[in-house]
This record gives sequence, structure tokens and C-alpha cells, in this order.
Amino acid sequence: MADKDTNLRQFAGYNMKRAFNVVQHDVNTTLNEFGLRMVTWSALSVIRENSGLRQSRLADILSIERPNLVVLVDQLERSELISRDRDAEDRRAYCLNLTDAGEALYQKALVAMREHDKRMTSGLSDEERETLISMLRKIEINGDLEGNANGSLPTS
Amino acid sequence: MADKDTNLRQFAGYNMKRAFNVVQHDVNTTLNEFGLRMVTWSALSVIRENSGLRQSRLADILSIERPNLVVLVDQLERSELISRDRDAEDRRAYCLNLTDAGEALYQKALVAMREHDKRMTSGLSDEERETLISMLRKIEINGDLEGNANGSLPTS
DNA sequence: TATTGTTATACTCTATAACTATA
DNA sequence: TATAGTTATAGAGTATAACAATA
Repeated sequence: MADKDTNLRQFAGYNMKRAFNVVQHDVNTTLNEFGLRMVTWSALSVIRENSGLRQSRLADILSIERPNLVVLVDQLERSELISRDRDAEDRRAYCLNLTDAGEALYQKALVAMREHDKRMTSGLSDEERETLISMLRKIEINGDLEGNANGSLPTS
Repeated sequence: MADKDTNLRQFAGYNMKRAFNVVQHDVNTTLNEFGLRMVTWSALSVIRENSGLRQSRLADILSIERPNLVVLVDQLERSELISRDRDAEDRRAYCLNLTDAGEALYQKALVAMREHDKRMTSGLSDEERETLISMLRKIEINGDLEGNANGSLPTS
């Protein structure tokens, strides 16, 4: 009754896709009670780490297209988790910051997310977990060097 | 000019998402010249490995919903890469098999996919690559144990 | 002329409900 | 009644072009 996908299991990418699917599921379940999704959580984290961040820079960091980020930032602002203030020096741009409510929600979600991460990597030692992350980063960089930085990709 | 996502980098899932994004891009670029995508390639591989496979079993193996698989199998059949024959013992079901053209295309794509995998895991030794895959499988199993086997998940 | 944020839009992926034909 | 495959559909996610305000 085992899955008959032995050939595909030889490829790192196939195993990454399957592992990421279950991680994503667990992330969404974890964040659901806070009214967050993976991407809104990520945005909160990056805004918190870079106070006064511009939308276009946030889009760069998270590798999200600018038009798609607008909706996301709208959501966070309507939920009063972030503030969006005009930059005094460049009035085209907005400066993003967490509100107090945003900071409080972030801290609560952070606890849950750390538990989530432990669940997902259970069975791996701390050292193995670090090894995994460093190998994933190598792969990401290999991909970027191939020209996948942010360019267009065929979907058909 | 480095990305300011240090907090997120602590999570295995974030690194998995980013690494998988570049892998998926490279897979699609690689398969594009054969008229395939990641999922059609996967289907070819699994059908090849399980001759006479039924659609619902293929859906199970690839963790795809049955309705979504129909379109995919339609495509492969119209491209004459697979055959779809009624099961003599259960006339509700279809038996899927690769055609000769499907087998030939699979073999050509396989060469390209092995090169792709080498590109993505370049910088990792063979042993490290094996370690990576086994850690990813552990995570996948951890997720399945959490109840992510195929159940519904919140997306909001 | 270029950039920030925006709108509109389209295409893929994924998920569910309900149908048909067979069992 | 249950199962295999199907249809229709709806929601995320993701990508591009074109626009207004500002530089």
C-alpha cells in the first residue's frame, strides 16, 4: 500500500514539494486562529524587522509582485496591525510599521509558529535542522544564479 | 543590500518555500521544451511505474483531487502520451499506460530533469543530497501524522 | 523620463458539491 | 448504497500592462 512514486523520490524537488505542502498546511492551521496566513505573517515579520519599510522594498524581500502586495498591505492596515504613513522625503512612498496591536499579535503568533516549526522538524536534532536550512539556502542561491531571481517563468 | 528577513530565516518552512520556488521555476523551464509541466511530468513518471493504474489511484499517489486530475489526464491523452482503456473487470474505471511516444518523451525529459536536479543541488555532495531528501521525507511524514494526509485545510 | 503605489485583469492551482454510469 | 470518473465552480496565488502622483 506504499506510494509507488519511487522514481520521483530520487528528485530533491519532488520531496521538497511534498514536504512543503504539509508544512504550508500546518502553517495555515497554526495562523488561522490569529486571522493570519503564511504571507501576512511573513509581511508582519519583515515590517517589524525593518521599521519604516517601503512597500516596494517589502515586495522585493518577499519576492511578491507589487500589485499583489497592495491587497495584502490593505488587509493588514484594515486589521489595524500596521500603519501606512507618507514618507516626508519622498511623497510617493509609504512607510510601513507595526502598530501596538500588530506587535502584540506578532508575539502571540510567534509562539505558535515556533511550536509549529518544532512539530514539523520533530525527529531532527538541532544540528540536523540547521544543516537542512543551510542546504535549502544553497539550493535557493543555485536557483537565483540560474536566473530565477524574480524574472518571468513559463507556467504552461 | 542583503535581504532583511533574518527572523523568517529561522523557520524551516520559509527556507523551504523559497528554495522550492526556484526549483519549480527551473523545473518548468526544463520541461517547457517537452511540452510538460511539473505535474504532467510527475503523472507520466507514476503511470510508467504502475502500469494499468487507475485515475483515482494516481490522484492518491500524487495528492491531487480527482476532479483536477481529469483535466491533466485529458491533456496527456490528447497529446497521445498515455492511453486510457476501460478496465474489463470494472467498467467504471480506466487503466492508464504510457504510449510509445510517452515512453520516448519521458526518457528525453528524464535526461533533462537529472541535469536540472544536479544544477539545483550543486554544492551538495551525494551524501548531503541523500541527507536532504531523507530529512524532507521525515518532515512530510511529521505533517501526515498531524492530519495533513489529504484532509481539508483553511486557506483564509 | 523613472519610480511608487495602484487598478484591472488573466491564468494557474486547488478545493468542494453534485452529477453519470457502473458496481 | 457506494465507487470511478466527470462537470461546474469558486477561491487562492501569481503574473503583466497601464495609469496617477511624484521625483
